[in-house]
Amino acid sequence: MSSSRSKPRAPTAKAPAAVPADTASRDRPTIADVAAAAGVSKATVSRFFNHRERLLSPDIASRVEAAIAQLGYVPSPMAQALSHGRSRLIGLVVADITNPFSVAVLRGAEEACQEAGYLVMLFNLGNDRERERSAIDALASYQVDGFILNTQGPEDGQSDLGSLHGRPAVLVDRRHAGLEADFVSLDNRAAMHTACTHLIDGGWSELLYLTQPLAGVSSRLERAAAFSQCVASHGPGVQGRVVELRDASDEVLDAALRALGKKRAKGARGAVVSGNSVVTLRVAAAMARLGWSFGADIGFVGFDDPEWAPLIGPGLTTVAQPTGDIGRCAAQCLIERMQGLQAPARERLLPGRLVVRGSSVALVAAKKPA
Amino acid sequence: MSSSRSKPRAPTAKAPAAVPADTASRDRPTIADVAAAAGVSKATVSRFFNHRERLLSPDIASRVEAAIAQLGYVPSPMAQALSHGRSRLIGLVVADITNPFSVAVLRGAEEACQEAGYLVMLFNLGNDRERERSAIDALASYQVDGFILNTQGPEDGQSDLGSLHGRPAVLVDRRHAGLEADFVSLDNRAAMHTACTHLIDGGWSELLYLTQPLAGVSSRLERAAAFSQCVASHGPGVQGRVVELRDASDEVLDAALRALGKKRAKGARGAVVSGNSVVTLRVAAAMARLGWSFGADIGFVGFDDPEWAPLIGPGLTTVAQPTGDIGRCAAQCLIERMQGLQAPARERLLPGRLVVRGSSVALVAAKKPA
DNA sequence: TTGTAGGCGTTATCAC
DNA sequence: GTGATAACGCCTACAA
Repeated sequence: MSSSRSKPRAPTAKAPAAVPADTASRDRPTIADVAAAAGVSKATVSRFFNHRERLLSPDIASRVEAAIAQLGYVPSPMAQALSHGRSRLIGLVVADITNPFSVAVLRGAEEACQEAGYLVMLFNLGNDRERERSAIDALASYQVDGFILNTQGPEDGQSDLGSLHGRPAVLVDRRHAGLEADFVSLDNRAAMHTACTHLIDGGWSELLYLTQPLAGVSSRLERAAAFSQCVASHGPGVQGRVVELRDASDEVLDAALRALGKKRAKGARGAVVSGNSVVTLRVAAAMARLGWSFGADIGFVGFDDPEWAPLIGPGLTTVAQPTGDIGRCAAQCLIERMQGLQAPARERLLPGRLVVRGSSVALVAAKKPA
Repeated sequence: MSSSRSKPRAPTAKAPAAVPADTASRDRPTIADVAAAAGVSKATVSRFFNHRERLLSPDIASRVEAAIAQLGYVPSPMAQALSHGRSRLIGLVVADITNPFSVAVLRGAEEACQEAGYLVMLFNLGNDRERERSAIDALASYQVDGFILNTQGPEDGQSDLGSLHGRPAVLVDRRHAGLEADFVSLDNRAAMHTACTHLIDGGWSELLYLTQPLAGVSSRLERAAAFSQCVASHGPGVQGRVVELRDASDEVLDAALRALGKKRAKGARGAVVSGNSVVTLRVAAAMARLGWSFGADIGFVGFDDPEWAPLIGPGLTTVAQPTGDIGRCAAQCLIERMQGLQAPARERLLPGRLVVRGSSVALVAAKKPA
């Protein structure tokens, strides 16, 4: 009654004595073992999990429960996936796991998935757009129940839901052209508004927005657009320029900073707004090269709040993204969809948080020499 | 001949006209579809993948190949896992994904896995040791072919291979008590030797090793031991102390630094060795609090080479870990095991790289006032 | 309420 | 060489 777990792996032969018994004992108990131990059919055990109280008599249920506990039985997700279609797996595709933002999102998403009983399958594109399609296919072949995509979408324009193999997806930080899916991201417009207004109110009148190549990345485009709009709305007293850092060389960057510095001679005060922490790092390096000081020679506000922001010069003012929340929210949205939610595509824009440090000190004295 | 893909989902009935045809067309083709299209049996198609040229006549093989291409057939890993036992899945358990080191390793491992055709299932413990067991169980229930573990192992001492469900595992950075598995890590002894020697040669005579709680973390213990040993080997002219930063409060840290500073009055020059980038960050913050300068007031060398190391003060000297290689090596070791390698537990210790920056400038003038 | 049987997509065994 | 067929572990009609 205790351990009647023998598994005749051989199809026809009954008891091939050659089979090592200890090997069989390594295997996890199956639903058949539980059924045998409880003296019921496999279907009944299955029902215990899927329809519990719905259609099971109390005494049988308790017998099954006891057998399950005694054998330490756990259903095999693989078998369930094959049969029932659902795998309790979530596919997470990241454009570039080198980006700290992506990692932070991953962390939040993984946490939320874990809590909901889902496991995360990770696929890093290494910034190779070509691989997105195959990444999704690979994940889909494992029957993932849904996707979390932090990618740019296919290079050749429209990304159709067809390539998603009929499974729900939620986009993080980057929209896909033509893909109507839930979207979770920082509220770029509002965040940029906060950043610019903070600088302008502090007396910085000449703004420079530094960003990675806008290419087709929606978040970069949105921030750049919001920047220009914000500057324009402040009238002629405030100037703004957008510069893309296209390559790894620092020529463009240094030139842009020098140009900004020259304006100071003309009474204007120049400040940099950085599109993300990758750019911020390069700006900080450039400042060291030029021998300039944040806050004194130029003002600075950067998107993302890396742990080292307080340690650079007088401290870098930043717009912190709620990365963990973004990841968690994405996972939650996806799980709702997987549970059948049929609402039209939703948009969750989470607020950024301005963290003021020394790099953006107000220029009270310099403010319009009255 | 083109699309004869009909799937009678109903068990007994032959052609239930009620079945929506479009639904069926969404499904991916199965091995049966290919078999039908090629006019062969399922077994033959299966053989095409698993035993290719071994036992298939050329003409049949080409017919199968054509059918596969035409239908865009891809085998289902889930079904393969159920039948054949292998899932081409690798379970990666990380103690704390907040740690940049873990992320860097993850990156390398995921890359290597992808190249070898494996997908990574991620599980983050969030520094909760209790969850390691259930993490492994959860991963095992998905039939992962092997584990990459960057964890401390079970709290109650010995971690047996039994809990690994018979699958191979490779340990990264942290050994598990009693677990004889492949181990991949930085060569802590050599790296610490390099760091200490560099400082001592530069004239820094009073060394302080700051580390996160040693607890049972093998890498921390090894580094601390190597530190003490290295200092001892340099005779009475060199002093060394190890301090654990047990909590988030900065009292212990600041006190240790102040004590180090006082030694300077007595002619000794104090330098800090930091156990990892987390500690380095705290040290940098403390230096700002105290108003001290790296290189001038105290020397510094830190394990890990975060991207911001060049930007702190005169630049922080570091021992860079080959994180990507560590991850890749771990994945490779694991894959070898999964392919049947039976050798005894291996140990792969990768060399660190000393990156000299301003924080450890040689004190030529201060070197033994001769 | 419970048991029986067929199928999910593959692989492996056994005949032909 | 190739084709049936029985597993793998589970779920779900359908029957009882």
